[in-house]
Amino acid sequence: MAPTSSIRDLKDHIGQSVTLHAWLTDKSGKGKLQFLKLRDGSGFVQATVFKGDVSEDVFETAKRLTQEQAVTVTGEVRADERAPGGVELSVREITPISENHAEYVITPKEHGIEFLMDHRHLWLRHRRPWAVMRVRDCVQRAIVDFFHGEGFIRFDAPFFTPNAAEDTTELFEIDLFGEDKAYLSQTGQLHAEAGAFAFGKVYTSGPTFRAEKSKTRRHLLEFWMIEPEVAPSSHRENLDLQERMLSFIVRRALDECAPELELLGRDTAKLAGAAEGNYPRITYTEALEIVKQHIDAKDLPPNVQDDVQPVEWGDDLGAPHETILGHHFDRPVIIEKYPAAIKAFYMQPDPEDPRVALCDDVIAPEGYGEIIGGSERIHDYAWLKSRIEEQGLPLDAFDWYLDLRRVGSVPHAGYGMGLERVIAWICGLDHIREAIPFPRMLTRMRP
RNA sequence: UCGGCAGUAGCUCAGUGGCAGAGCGUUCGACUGUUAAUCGAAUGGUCGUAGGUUCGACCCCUACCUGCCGAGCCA
Repeated sequence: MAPTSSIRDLKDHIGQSVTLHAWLTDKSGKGKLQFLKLRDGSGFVQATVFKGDVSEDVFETAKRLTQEQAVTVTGEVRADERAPGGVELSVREITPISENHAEYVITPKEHGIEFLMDHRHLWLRHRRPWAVMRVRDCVQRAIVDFFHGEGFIRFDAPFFTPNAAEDTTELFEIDLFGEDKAYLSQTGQLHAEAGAFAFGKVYTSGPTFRAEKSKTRRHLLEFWMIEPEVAPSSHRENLDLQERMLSFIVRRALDECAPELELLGRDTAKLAGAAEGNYPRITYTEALEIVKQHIDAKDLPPNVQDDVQPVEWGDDLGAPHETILGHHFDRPVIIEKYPAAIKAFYMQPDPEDPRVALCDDVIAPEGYGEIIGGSERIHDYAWLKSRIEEQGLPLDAFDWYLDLRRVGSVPHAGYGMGLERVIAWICGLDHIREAIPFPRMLTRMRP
């Protein structure tokens, strides 16, 4: 019996006989020669079956295989320049190990995104999702490695929360046995702050839920957010951490996922700046000026409408403005010190200019938009309390959060990173829904 | 929620007020180098739903449903 190999490791077995457990992705026959396209999760390989090399039974079996049938294949590994990946398998034996009861619907043919997403449970077997999901895994491992390397511990926040961190209109409400209400968490930040005062450096990683009726390529109802929180820390240190983390993640993806990114057709040269670091840091006010210059010069990225208006100081940046800013730089840009009035109640005001908050967004290049939002948090009890009251938020819901400021409170900071947006950017996807195995959107709950 | 676009064969789409179409897929056959192979044959329909106009509607009108793209909002 030949040793079992994975497709990924075949290149280490050239000239040897091996056994693969695989699925048939496609087949094309050429008379006495059958080409079997196989996958096993680790990669893809083509196997050849020559009529003269095998028994009549084996050749007939090869001819009768259908798409996605599972097989055990034994054969000799050959280096072959004609094969993508440089390796091919000359089949000696084939045993089908599944019966196919239904026709396989994702045929070797163009399909629309709606059809593919309706069959996402099957589409995941194909090359493109294979590459994206492997990059997703790589990014998630990079995040864990980065934070543990920096002395963080993972600190999981609850998914049910009694209060809104910002605005209840975008929260999914949960009925608690008809008595009380709870909400699905839209952020783990408030709980992460409790963790930061307990452990110094923590990060959360988990799904988060936003009941926004957004139908754009950048939004999901359920997405994964990474939220580090550090105490003590400052706005400046927070920006440094964001840059170190992002460049670490991109470097890791470039190092480990070259075949996946190539399969996706990603121009990895466009990620070189992000991997390097030295992200430009500009203020909100400077960002408005850059946007205005581009609009005045009619120097706009392709996806931005001609009638885009400059932003008045005090208004938030819209998606087209973020796209303009993303295209202005060759790597992620950090935009800091937004007007306090348009930001969350817990953000620390800038002591040099109280109109603005010590906060930032990181805008990815190439129009991928905001991938990180962060801030230094208000650490003063009285100030935080007055901010909660100003916003008309219920004090009793935030009693424990305020309690954090009563004892041992220090300046601290953190941020949230949208995992799928980062993956979509690294992979060069045109829609975030491909960055998660089973996207949950306004118009998609299945499969 | 608003704006634009779309819904016809398993898939991607064309179509005209008068017989419902193509390519691909699938099945069978031929072929020893295919990569979305090629050649031959077979297989394919509640034209999104309901109502209306008309001698006659896939086509025109109304309402609704569903989806796609964008905006707002956000990560």
